[in-house]
Amino acid sequence: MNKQMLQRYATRAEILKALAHPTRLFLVDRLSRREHCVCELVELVGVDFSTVSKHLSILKNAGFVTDEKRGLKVFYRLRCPCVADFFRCVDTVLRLNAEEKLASLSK
Amino acid sequence: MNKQMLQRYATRAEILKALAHPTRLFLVDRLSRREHCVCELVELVGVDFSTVSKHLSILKNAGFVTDEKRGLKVFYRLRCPCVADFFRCVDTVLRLNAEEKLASLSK
DNA sequence: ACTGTATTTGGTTATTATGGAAAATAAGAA
DNA sequence: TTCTTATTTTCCATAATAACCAAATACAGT
Repeated sequence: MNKQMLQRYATRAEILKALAHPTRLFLVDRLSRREHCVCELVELVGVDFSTVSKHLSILKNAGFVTDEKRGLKVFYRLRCPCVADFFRCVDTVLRLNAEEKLASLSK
Repeated sequence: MNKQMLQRYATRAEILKALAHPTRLFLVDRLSRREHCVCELVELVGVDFSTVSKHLSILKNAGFVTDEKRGLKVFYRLRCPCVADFFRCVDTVLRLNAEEKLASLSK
């Protein structure tokens, strides 16, 4: 793999990495329904607010969400509905895995 | 987030994490065209064979690929064509990011 | 059984990611 | 201005990841 190709895949890996964390998946799932301020998300997730804030900034840097400050609060919303594609594929893989496990049991 | 929900998102995050590495993305991309034995992939990637082997086992554990031993060689193939969805979404996000950067320049 | 080839596994080390505590920043209210 | 709330950033300790080398395993051919 040469430099250019490596860079190409590295860029894509960065995007995926941003999503590859339980808390961040949860955040994306929530934001896919409606916007939320950070304080609401902190409540929902149940970890330190600094942790939530950092997760949100990772999602923002990757381009999955955008933020908007209104008064004291910062509201985050999903930027790209295509994230549903991810969930769909992940669930397909999970289903395949489960089916295979089932099949291996009944042999 | 309660235990059960956390587990649900953690499982999905594991699947995504398996894909979130430049080399593994490259491997999946190659395997999406046709099966390859490990030695071919080692050639293509250009890192140590033990490293490639470990990446493949991560992809296998996640359920993205399956392997089959034929003689001395082990052949890997893609298990789920839905991986194309990932690439599509990732590229959409990348395009959005690039468009935004462009727009911010012409302001 | 012995040899050579293909692959996996274990060990080591360097790098990166994670999460909480505390400090810094931002903005509305008193 | 001072106080309070919301959020981000910095610092630090800990855990997870990734790469290579070396050793182990698997297997076909002699």
